[in-house]
Amino acid sequence: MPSDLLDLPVLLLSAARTLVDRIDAGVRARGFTDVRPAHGFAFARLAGTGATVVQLAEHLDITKQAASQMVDELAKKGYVERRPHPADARARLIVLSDRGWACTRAADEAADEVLRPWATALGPERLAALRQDLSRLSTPGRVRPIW
Amino acid sequence: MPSDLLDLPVLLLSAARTLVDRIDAGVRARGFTDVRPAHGFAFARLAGTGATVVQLAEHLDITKQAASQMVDELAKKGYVERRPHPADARARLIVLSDRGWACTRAADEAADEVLRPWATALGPERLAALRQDLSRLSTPGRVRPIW
DNA sequence: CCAACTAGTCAAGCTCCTTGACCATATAGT
DNA sequence: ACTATATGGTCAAGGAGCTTGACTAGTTGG
Repeated sequence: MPSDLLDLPVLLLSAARTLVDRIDAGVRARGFTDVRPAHGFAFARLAGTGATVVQLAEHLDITKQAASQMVDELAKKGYVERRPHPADARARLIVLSDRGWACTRAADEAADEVLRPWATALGPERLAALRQDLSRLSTPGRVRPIW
Repeated sequence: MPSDLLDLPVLLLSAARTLVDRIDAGVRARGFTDVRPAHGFAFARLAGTGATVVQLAEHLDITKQAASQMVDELAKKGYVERRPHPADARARLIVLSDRGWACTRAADEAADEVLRPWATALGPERLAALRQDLSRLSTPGRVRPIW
């Protein structure tokens, strides 16, 4: 049925929001009450070896000025540190602090807590199908909503 | 694999954003350049018999003041009209104008254009499975992103 | 070794949302 | 009926988070 297709955007958005809401709630419940979901996407990029402000801006799909402001805020709250970049004196390497890592672990726990029962209810084969079908639809890299 | 689960939020968000982006582009291509995706969700609620400002606010998960401002903007642009409510002299019934209906049809066309090739690639059985799996995850009603 | 480019920040402004206050109308309790 | 409370809507002020524009410090290629 053609007109049935029109409920898919709503379904997709609703699922995405529910997921983000619940993970955010789990992070708050673990004591990190001064972070927004958007910070989680920043942490995901900074985990590992860190990133520059410009790289972070690209990942979040915001201007470098906005990314710089976010780093300011996260640094003030103790989640990240600005370090000199080892290979470029203009740049700074933004890395997670201990608190930043702790928050990242809390987010992973919260996400797992939300996703596991749902994933087991689906079963592995449907989960794989879902993954494939979703990736067929999505342009990778852009996470930030624009509406 | 447990840690595989963590890519699902990103996948879901990425798919949702791609969808909204493309539908929005289709709406613009059809000549409606002064509306945002959020307005589409408002139109969806107003289609049919219309709604009050408070009902619209609940649907969009914003305050009634914000909904009132949005109605102001949409009325100024000619997409909606404020009419006296037939059963409550305090309330106003917000309804789509001709232009509002035209924009809604354009959005439906754009959505269909985006979704149809994807849906046919998936096939009906996987589409049904996807729908079911997504609805299992989502809390209905809230569409607006919060991050 | 200089011209063009890139990393980052400062400053100002804008958009969309919020909180708080208020009026008009509706509804319930006595 | 009449008052108390609740509800629909708007006005006003303010704030969070983003943008654009301008600038400095450092890098890179001809």
